[in-house]
Amino acid sequence: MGAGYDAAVETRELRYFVAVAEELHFGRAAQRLAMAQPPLSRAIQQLERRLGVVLLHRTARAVALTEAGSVLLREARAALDAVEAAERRTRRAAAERPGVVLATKAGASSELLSKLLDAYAAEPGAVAVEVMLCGPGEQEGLLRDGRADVALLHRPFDTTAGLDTEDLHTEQQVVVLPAGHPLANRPELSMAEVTTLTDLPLPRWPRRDGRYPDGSGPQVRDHTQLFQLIALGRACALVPESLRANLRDAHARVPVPDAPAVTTVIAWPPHSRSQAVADLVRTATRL
Amino acid sequence: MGAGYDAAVETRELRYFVAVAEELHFGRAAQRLAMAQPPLSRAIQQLERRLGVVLLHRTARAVALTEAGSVLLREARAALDAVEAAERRTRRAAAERPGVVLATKAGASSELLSKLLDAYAAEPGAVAVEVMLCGPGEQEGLLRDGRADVALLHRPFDTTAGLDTEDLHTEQQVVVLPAGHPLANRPELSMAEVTTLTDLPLPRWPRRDGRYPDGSGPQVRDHTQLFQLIALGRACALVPESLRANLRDAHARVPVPDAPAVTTVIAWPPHSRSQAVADLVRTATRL
DNA sequence: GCCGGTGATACCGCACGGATATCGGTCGAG
DNA sequence: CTCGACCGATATCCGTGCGGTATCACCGGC
Repeated sequence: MGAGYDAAVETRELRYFVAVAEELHFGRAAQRLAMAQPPLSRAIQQLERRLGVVLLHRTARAVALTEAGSVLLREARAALDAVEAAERRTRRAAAERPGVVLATKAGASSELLSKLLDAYAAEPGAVAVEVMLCGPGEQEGLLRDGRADVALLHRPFDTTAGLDTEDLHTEQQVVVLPAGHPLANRPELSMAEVTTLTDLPLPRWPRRDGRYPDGSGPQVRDHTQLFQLIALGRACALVPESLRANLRDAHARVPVPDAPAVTTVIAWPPHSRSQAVADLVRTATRL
Repeated sequence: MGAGYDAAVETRELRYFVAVAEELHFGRAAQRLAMAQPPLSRAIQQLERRLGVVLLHRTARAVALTEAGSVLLREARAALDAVEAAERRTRRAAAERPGVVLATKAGASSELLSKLLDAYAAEPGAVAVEVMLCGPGEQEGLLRDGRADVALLHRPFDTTAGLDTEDLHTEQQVVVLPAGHPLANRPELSMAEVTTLTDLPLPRWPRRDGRYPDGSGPQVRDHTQLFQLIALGRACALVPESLRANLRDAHARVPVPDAPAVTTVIAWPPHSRSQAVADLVRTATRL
């Protein structure tokens, strides 16, 4: 049939396309790929011919994604993640002492986590658990590309799309204020009151791409930074109640009953067949 | 550095490995791949060297998967599905009239489905919906490799692992008997009674690999076959109550209150960004 | 107008993927 | 015990395809 080429898309082509789609510049993309620009242009053309689809609009001054191109960008990233995951998980499966990698947000749920690790270690057939601390929103990617086997997430902050999960624990949120703040002794506050505190802005967390949303609050990367800012009287923050372990004398906390509850979930890639992950999940749900 | 090869795994290699791992025979795998055996052997060796992992145990008489090999088999299938999905979804995104493909089990929930299609068609911005009828358990694969955009599944029969879902409707199950059966007039039956009916065996459905579990019941592939067998007095079956639309005079149905309830869910791939899928889901949840 | 910048084209060389021929080891038949 | 069938590995050759260099064509701007 027309254009009946061998339809096999190779990961190399997907990597090339992702580089170009992210840079929107053939020269820089080629540089990033450690190759020259002409073969890159040719490879993209070949990919377009093979798919029968225009992926990029080129003007001599700029490169832009077409509708189909942005679909491929998203899909190609997922596909490349899956290939990388295959590689990593295979290597790990062949390792002397396989072990299991657990990803969790740095500084969160240390209480739950240590209980889980202790309980799992006591299980028969337990393997070594490597704990991987990471920033907010990173966990999903880690699970998807095989760098982690299982993760602790916090709904509704983290997205659990595409993962299997089991709820572990639900808790209310509290607002953390500097110790001397006028509202620090209130028995509770409402969301409306918290968001309209003009003297203490809520912080801005990085999005998945590492950039910060627009706004006026201070930019924070982890809870240590956050709590320091609060102690200095430069911010306040809405956090799950269990973070009280991280607080010091310089902090006060006030419950916010109408803030959305936070659920800690244990998550793993959907087709995981690892005994260790299954045991870990079972242990966690029994805590 | 030692073994510092370019670590890029290509889909070609994954395809080769999957063929060999499925056939457990280099000759047949090569035949299936329309190539000669020696380059296939070499490619697998190269893959093993690159991963630094033994994937297959070869004796001159048989080929067997190692532990790591079976991990790679599963992961490689997922990765190849993701690549295929990228290809298909990109092509579809570039199509003149994109449309959306909805997969559903043949013969199930026709009532709910037609209501959904009608309601969605009335929405502003609705696109054409192509309905894809498929056998039990096929839907997950269709969503994963991009042949379908959205599906209707039935928990607990279908697995929803790795998909985003929204519950639509929960219903009880009934047992369908031949019209003249002694139990046909009972107001209800228990699971224990149904499973011990010696004169009317429960049918066997194919598993995901297309093979049937061991057992004595008749093998069925779809509901038409099933209901015909029941009408002939050769089987009985436990089905969701909404299938009554498919029944004829030759059938009788008796509620089974202690059978697990069946939930119809609408499911879509986790990172779907399609407006049409989102609209379809929203419409479905409002029914 | 010229110049800087960018993607496409032309052409070349080599590495890698695939084919054929053959080997080596193992199991089963007699 | 020997021979033959079977199967994967090795050796070797060839052609394609990928990547590199040089250059062109096009657009915008000071």
